[in-house]
Amino acid sequence: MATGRTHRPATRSRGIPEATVARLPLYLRALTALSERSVPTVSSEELATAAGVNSAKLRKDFSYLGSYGTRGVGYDVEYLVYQISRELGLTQDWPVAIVGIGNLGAALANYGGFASRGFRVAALIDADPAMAGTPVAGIPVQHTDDLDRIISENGVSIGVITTPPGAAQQVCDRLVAAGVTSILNFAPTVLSVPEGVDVRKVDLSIELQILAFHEQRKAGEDATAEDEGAPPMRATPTGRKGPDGDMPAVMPA
Amino acid sequence: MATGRTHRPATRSRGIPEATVARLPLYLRALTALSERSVPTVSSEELATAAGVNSAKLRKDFSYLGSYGTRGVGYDVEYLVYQISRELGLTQDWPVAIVGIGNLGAALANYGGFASRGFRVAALIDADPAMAGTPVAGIPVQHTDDLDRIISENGVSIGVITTPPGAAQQVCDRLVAAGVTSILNFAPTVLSVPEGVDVRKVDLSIELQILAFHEQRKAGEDATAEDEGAPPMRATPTGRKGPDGDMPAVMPA
DNA sequence: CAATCTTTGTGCACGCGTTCACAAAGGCAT
DNA sequence: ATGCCTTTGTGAACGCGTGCACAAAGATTG
Ligand SMILES: NC(=O)c1ccc[n+]([C@@H]2O[C@H](COP(=O)([O-])OP(=O)(O)OC[C@H]3O[C@@H](n4cnc5c(N)ncnc54)[C@H](O)[C@@H]3O)[C@@H](O)[C@H]2O)c1
Ligand SMILES: NC(=O)c1ccc[n+]([C@@H]2O[C@H](COP(=O)([O-])OP(=O)(O)OC[C@H]3O[C@@H](n4cnc5c(N)ncnc54)[C@H](O)[C@@H]3O)[C@@H](O)[C@H]2O)c1
Repeated sequence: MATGRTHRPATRSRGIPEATVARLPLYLRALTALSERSVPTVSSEELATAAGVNSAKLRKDFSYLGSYGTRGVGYDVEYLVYQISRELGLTQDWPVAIVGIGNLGAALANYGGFASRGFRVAALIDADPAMAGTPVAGIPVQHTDDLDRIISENGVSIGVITTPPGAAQQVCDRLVAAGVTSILNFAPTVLSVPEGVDVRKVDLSIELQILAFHEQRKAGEDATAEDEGAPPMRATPTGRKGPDGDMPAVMPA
Repeated sequence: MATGRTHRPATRSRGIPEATVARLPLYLRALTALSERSVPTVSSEELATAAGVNSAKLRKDFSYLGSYGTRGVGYDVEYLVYQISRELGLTQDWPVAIVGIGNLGAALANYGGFASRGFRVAALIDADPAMAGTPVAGIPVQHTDDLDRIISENGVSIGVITTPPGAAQQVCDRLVAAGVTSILNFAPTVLSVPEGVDVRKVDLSIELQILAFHEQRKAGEDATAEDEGAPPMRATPTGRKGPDGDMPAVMPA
């Protein structure tokens, strides 16, 4: 499997930590808003609040980019917008292909938030022959058979997968073979990719489950000292696992 | 603002680290697949591969839940499915409300992946009067005016926000006031919520920007020492910063 | 029942990320 | 200039998460 050497020497790039990279878009969004209001400068404190982070963290993040700030004053908004944009590679245009034009794929295609940054929906691809030619968001859907050609002709290096889970890996393989080196996956599947290809996933179901966990915990705290159904009662005793019949029976499919 | 005391005592719950909680849904998904194939047991190695993680990490994660495994054999699939489901709070039903039934909201409403776990779309809410009553995915859209009533009547504690960014904070405030304590936000905005309310965000644009960063880095490694294009504008007088002097101290009037 | 083999559970070390706290830098008023 | 005030940039401490490596536990076989 591909994860064998998933070890990216990490931020061997030029120092910028991954966690910082993940926050740069957040700063950029806040700065863009300030820019539109013609605000000339911001302090780390103000910007941090706007971005929803700690001010010390923000300053440290910026320190990785360089010394762009004026002590006693703050940061020049326009200048910082440019620096972050450049660092993120947004000064150039990124053609993106979306594969799987169903409910979600169509919604993404219709989303205007792409172009606002340097992203452009260059192609929509689906396996359903009936969809071929049909325009979605003004862009005609093309058939999977031409995937390879479409990717190379448009110079697409970023692909978005919104197919059913079962088709995701296959689509992924084809995208990679065609030259795509970054994938945003919405299908609830673990994708295997060769080294050098980045994959990020968006999984709605996982997010909800994490919320449910905390929700349950919150509910449980109120009823503290309250009987908690069946205390997990560990296994160690010797009686081992399965505290008797607590096990099976009810199981959410 | 509510972020003042955003510090969460973190995993004060009862040990389970946040990182582990975030992976439990991943394990659960892999286990469910095994269960459907009637596989009785799995080793940490096999399951880890299926979930796309390190086997040591998986074992450590499970160790927080208890000692559910048999040395020399592995883990009982059914039993583990049950334990994780219970830990995540999926043995109960979670009514969810989606606010903002546009492109994305409608796609989510139509998504079947909800019900497969313990989540149920209990209500669809939109501010557009023209949509009121119109069924989406078989569920009639209700008007924002009744938000408070809808939330309490259905006992909704998890809300999903898919409105335009400008309306997100307002919608969030109303949801919280109505009793919602967990929010999944798709709008590109930083939400302020009182303590005790959890917020998770899904931001497509941020994911793409992170991919773009790495993409640019990959491209840059090939053609190192290539021209850096566009001249920035320095605003601060004393032009002299810039990390490695790569920044021409251009000083427009 | 003893030997052997497999796999778990975890102690330990390490590295990343976060936060604190403060000296230094710069603006500004006098 | 000089002194004061604001805010940056960062050294250092700390805590969390990760991965290694191995002893212990249990299954299995003879
Ligand atoms: N809709 C949501 O809100 C949502 C939320 C979370 C996750 N997801 C995931 O996103 C994916 C898409 O969801 P959806 O609701 O849009 O599904 P959908 O069924 O509406 O759309 C899937 C599309 O993919 C196409 N397709 C199937 N196989 C293909 C292939 N091999 N190559 C190219 N195209 C192919 C189909 O023709 C269809 O148009 C699924 O994996 C789903 O689990 C969806
Ligand atoms: N569509 C996507 O693929 C996508 C991707 C990433 C992020 N987003 C974000 O998700 C959100 C929704 O995107 P969309 O494409 O579905 O937009 P949309 O315009 O299609 O839908 C927005 C819906 O929200 C409703 N609405 C507006 N104000 C409201 C209010 N105060 N209360 C209740 N409902 C209200 C509108 O009537 C409309 O139906 C946006 O914030 C967008 O930035 C969308």
